[in-house]
Amino acid sequence: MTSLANLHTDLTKNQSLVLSALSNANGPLSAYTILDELRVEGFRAPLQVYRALDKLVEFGLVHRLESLNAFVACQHPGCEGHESSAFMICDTCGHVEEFSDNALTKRLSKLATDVEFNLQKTTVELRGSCGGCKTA
Amino acid sequence: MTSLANLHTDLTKNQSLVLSALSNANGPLSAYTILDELRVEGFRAPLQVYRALDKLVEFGLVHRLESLNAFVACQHPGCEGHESSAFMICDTCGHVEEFSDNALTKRLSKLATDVEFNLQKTTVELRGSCGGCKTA
DNA sequence: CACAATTGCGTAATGCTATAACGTGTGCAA
DNA sequence: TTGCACACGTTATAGCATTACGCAATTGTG
Repeated sequence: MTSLANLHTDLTKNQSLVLSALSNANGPLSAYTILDELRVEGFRAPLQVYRALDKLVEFGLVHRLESLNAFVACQHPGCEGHESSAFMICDTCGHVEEFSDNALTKRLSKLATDVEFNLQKTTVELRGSCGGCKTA
Repeated sequence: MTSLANLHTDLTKNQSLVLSALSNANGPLSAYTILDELRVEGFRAPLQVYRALDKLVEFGLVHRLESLNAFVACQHPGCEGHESSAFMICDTCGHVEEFSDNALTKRLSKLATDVEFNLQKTTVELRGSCGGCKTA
């Protein structure tokens, strides 16, 4: 039985490469952007990226941003609660800030159980502009 | 100046057709599914659907489900708070339930303002299985 | 050891989702 | 009547994701 959090260990080569690409990026990357960056490493097809991403998401090391069709490295790897992470996405500078809020998680959980909804995964993505980007 | 809620009035023909397709459906539809359904009405290209969808979303009559790349008719048209709607999506039966919760909206708003994030739009999508679908 | 089962990988092809770019027609207001 | 805004139609293209096939390495088991 493997532990919940497979840390940096026991990643395959492709998985490590994809995770590195995401970790080194300032913001979210699309699968095809990752592919282009890893062509120098020998990547040739989208599936090489998608397969690695699937695993990394499963391990909780990477999150998918649904509203962007893109991926980010988890900003607090090794922590719990990957099912409850949420994101603020700045539409001006592209910065993505991952956050986790207990009250929010609890509220969503209660809303679900109140209607007997068996909650598996939550997607919370806030779009707007961040403090550094004063939109006129 | 047009009112916030353009009800069923003053929709163009294409917009009406797309809205009807969504309203008659039991669940969310992809843009291409809508296109196929409306070929009989003379639709020929994706852009006809996407342009109508853009407007309908702008009017608050239709919502986009980011985690599904699909669209649903608003389940309480004419109401306020289209910026704060949220969804429970049953992965078993495909049913989508739209809901709105004041505490949730307030919490998200507070989380944003606390970090000087200028919130424009929120995406909240809960995935799981609904009461009617007892997953083993 | 031999075997089956699992897992990751590589490649090619395909399918689904969304937009760019161009031009037309209509209604309205300066 | 001129200019503008807007909806529309069409073609082409861009961007995102999966299906299908086969091979190689690993592991657990009888």
